[in-house]
Amino acid sequence: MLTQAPKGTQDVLPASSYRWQKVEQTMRDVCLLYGYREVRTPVFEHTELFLRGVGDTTDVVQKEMYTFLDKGGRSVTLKPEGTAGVVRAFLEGKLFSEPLPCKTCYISCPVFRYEKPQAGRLREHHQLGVEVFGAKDASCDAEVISLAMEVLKRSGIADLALTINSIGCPTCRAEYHEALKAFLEPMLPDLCETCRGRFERNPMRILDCKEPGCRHKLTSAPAMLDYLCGECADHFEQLKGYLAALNLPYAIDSRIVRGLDYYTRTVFEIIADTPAGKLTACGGGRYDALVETLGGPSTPGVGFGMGVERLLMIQDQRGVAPQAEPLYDVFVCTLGSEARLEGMRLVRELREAGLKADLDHAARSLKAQFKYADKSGAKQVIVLAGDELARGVVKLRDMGSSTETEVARGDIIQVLKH
RNA sequence: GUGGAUGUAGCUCAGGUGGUUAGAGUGCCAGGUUGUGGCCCUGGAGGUCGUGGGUUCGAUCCCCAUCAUCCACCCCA
Repeated sequence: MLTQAPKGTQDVLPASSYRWQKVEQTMRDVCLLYGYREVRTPVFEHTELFLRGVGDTTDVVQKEMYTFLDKGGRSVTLKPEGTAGVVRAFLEGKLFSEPLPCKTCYISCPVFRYEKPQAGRLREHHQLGVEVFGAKDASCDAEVISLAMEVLKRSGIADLALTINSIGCPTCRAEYHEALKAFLEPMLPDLCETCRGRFERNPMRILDCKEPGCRHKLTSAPAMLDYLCGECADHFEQLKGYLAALNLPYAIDSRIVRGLDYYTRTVFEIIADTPAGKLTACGGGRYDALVETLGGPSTPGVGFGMGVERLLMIQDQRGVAPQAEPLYDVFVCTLGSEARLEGMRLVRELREAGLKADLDHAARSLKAQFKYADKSGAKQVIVLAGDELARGVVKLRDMGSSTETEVARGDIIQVLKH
């Protein structure tokens, strides 16, 4: 128990931390090119932020939040998603008074949801994502999608399926809700229990039901896309045009609803077909009313969140996980205490010259030092020993070819750098 | 939250219907080579048999509970 990580959490151990660093670096690189700057927000926020932002009828808020009272009696919640905190920071930092759009990103931000862990689902996971404020044109929706696809492409998984939908604005959605409820009402007794519960609160989520019985009955349900108001329909058409211009293939899936209440108009998912089933690697959309809902000036927003653990998992399943770099370029073996002193000096010189270098710290035999050097992946090994030390030379062994040469002490770095 | 499977060495797994000091492979450490890695040989360390109860003369094995992991659902990244 003492040595066991809490349920649904994972350590990143030395052997795999480079994978995270690579993904994070990729995200940094892409964000730099697209003009997105990083924001870092607290891991916990006032519970109220998520109740108002994410929506108090959503599953995420109703049953999955890590909520507790702090010692001052305030109700706080570990972030269950990335957007609300960034919106709060946007408002608190008064970024709305700076030139808009304000393009932000976050990288490996921890996210917490209290649910039962299984493949690709954890209680603590990490997301990278972007949020853009003050850009109402669909070109920004397309840019955000394009950025997500670029990160995936650079991570070796360019073949993921993009699906998009529009869920309209509050005005056209109200009209749609009426039509949908009129359609659903007669069959209400035949729908599953969860769907009956959703009928009043959020009828659109019924379309997302996975029950075969419900799905079958819903095939002829009215589609949101047919009820979009003129402006929402235009926006969706424009988005399709921009995606086509960027050569980003997509499918339209009118059942995508998303589980967070703040979305308006564009919603999208990037789904990976894996041996373990379909996994959503990335989800996002537009939230034109959220900033205002949280007390700010009316400001459109659009963004996405991508699961880092899922991205890594998909890389594994596709066999495209990057290889780790060798720990050392050169390993220094020493024999005797005098050689060890010289070894310490040499290793520091090597490191100052930008070479990854180390020597034995476990006071082991030469044989064991070689074994360790071999396992660390070092391509070169330097041997420092008594009589050569006195002659001012070292043995340089190439581990790949097993050839050994004598090199003057002063020439080592030049020789190693070729 | 609902349903199912599984917990034996760091890892992958053996341990006929309960019986004495719980094994293998691999990994780790050391020796064989008192100055040299990969291959080979030898040795060593490492296990509260997930945990707690119960049945029994006796439990890794049977029963109950609990915890954890994995899987499906719900939901989502």
